[in-house]
Amino acid sequence: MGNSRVTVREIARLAGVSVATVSRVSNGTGQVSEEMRRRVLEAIEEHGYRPDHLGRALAARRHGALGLVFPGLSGPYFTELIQGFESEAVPARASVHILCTHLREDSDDQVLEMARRVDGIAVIGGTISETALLRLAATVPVVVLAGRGPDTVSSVSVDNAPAMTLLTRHLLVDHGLRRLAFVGNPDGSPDVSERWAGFRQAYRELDLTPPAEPVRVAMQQPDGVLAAERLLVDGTAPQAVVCANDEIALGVLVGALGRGLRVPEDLVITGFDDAPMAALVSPSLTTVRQPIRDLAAEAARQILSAAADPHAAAPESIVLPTEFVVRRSCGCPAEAPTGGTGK
Amino acid sequence: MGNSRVTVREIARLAGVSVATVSRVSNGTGQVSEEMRRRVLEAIEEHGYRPDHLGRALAARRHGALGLVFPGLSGPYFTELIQGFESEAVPARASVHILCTHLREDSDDQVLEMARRVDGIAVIGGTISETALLRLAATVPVVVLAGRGPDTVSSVSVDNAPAMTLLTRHLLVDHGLRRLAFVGNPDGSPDVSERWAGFRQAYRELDLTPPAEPVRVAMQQPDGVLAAERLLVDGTAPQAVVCANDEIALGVLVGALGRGLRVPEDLVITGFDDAPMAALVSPSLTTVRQPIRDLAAEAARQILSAAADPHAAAPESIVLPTEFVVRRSCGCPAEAPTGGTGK
DNA sequence: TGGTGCCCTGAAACCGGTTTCTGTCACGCA
DNA sequence: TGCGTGACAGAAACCGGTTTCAGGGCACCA
Repeated sequence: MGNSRVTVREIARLAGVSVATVSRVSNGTGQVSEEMRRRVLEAIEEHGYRPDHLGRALAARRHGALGLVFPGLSGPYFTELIQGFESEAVPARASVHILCTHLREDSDDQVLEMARRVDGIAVIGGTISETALLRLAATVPVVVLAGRGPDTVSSVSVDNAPAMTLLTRHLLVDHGLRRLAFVGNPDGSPDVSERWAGFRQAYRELDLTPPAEPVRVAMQQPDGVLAAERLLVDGTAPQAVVCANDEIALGVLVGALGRGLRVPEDLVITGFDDAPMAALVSPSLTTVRQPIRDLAAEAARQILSAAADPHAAAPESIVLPTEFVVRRSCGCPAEAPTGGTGK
Repeated sequence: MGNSRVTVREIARLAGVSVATVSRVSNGTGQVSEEMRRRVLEAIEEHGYRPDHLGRALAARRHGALGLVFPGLSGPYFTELIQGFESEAVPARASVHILCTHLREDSDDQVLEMARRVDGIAVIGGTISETALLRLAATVPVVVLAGRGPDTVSSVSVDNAPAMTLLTRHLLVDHGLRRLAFVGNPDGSPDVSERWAGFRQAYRELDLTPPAEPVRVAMQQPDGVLAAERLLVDGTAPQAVVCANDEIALGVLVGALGRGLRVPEDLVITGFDDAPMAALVSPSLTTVRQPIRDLAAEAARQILSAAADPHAAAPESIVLPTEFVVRRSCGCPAEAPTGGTGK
């Protein structure tokens, strides 16, 4: 019992029926008499038969699997993405393959290899070259997650730029701040690139000159601490630090508090994502909420439907709305007006 | 070019050779004349042929995939695990399947289903029932990661209990503290259970009475903030908070600082893991370093070797050493003696 | 009694690879 | 010249399922 080496033909022999009948019973397809069904089920039960996925997938010509490609895993953002993706894939009986391309040179090749094992792939924006993306899309359905690809490839992202413009304008206009620093590496991901653009856009709309350069660091808390070290030197410190995500912002906050600065009195800090910690730190973090799980779930749904019907699917670019969340770290007294960038 | 529907037989027909020859060329096995090889390679190149993984896997009777089963993804611990696991799997040309069981009722079934799709599985300790674990192990090689299973199942873990005893003794003896609180849910995972046991053990070794109950919360920063709210009420606050991991400790730290407490003067806080942030917060966090990536990499190696040779593999229980890292949050002045527990 | 149609069953083909097994041919050597 | 040998190619079997297709048995009807 429970032997993993038992096959359809084995069960067929033991039950004294044909393999076709076993298949029909185990899938509930076609017409089978009560007597046959009973005999087959008995044999299946007794020997713990479960159909091998490979044989089944080969016959069905679908893998029953979805791929998810990351640059590298870091922070709550990615774990949320994975879970959102998984929440759609598993009920559809598809397994989730993940691949972290960072630190490996032949990542394009590995992604192409993955394409031979799954029914569709979601690629985080900025992870692989555009060339590889196009070759990939010629093989399996592809969705770019948090970013945009060529027009022929679907994508799911949020309205980063308008949201960041809204936030920056709040600091410039409502709080009258002028010397803002942006922390995050625009070359690292489309998300950051768009947020950096939105940040500068707010200056331009007010006929002000935006900072020329961001503080280029990665996206985790330690990188925020690092940024604080670079920024908070006597004399040249900015009035506000606009961070590319909440993780960086929390790091900057820790760095600032550790230097004896008061937030928001001495330094204003803002984030992006609305991670759970954003509401819990003191001061609570002014940020932009984005629907991370929904983002990944939407990508999974698109891939599944494209895989189910390869020809009907036209490439789609979905942009999900965000919500500006005003809390204490920008200098607002308590609860203040919040506004979304809208649907 | 790049068409994904091209098969061996197609290439064989186009090159005017047999499928056997195509297979030999594409795998570099067997003897093929220069002329044949050239013709086959040309056809492969021209039509962008890449062998389908399913057919190949079916013939080889191995999936070329490894499974990783989590309760739910949370925090840097799990992303480190995934990356450690991945770093071993990918060079071995195996893809990584992940499954988060939380929030779903039929998780045992899903894990069994995964077993039909991979060559081996690593299960995070405490994720599925012991019954399911045994049934799983009857089907594919299984390793319990961060925890222990039945004696017949391999496992990889760290020496949680001795490490936590060492840390607790440091607080009790070197700092003369008595009223310590443990934060973490021992029922949630074997790791926490062992750390809780190690914590109490330190009391017993000194003939002291340990706290009867831990503060049961989950393992992320927000849960630490929550724990701080519960613990830091006037009068009953402990002298020190011993946290099940660094994430909780950082949350408690934020909560304590937000209440105007000084750390470590008013409250001592310790963590576990030595996450990157532990060294960067002020005060820096006294904690226990554990080799998370190595843990997962070791699990992947065990699975791979067991899958390669199913009979030779005897179940193995590996316990990796940890290192006690003394920093500022326990009340030590600056750099103080550190000591490993292991090896 | 013969024909029609439905329900059920099993043989065989198929999915896309790998591998074994058989056979051909050229070459070297006695 | 005859024979053994080794290099190479292809036909066919195989991996473990699903599905098509043809046929047997039976009820129903004329």
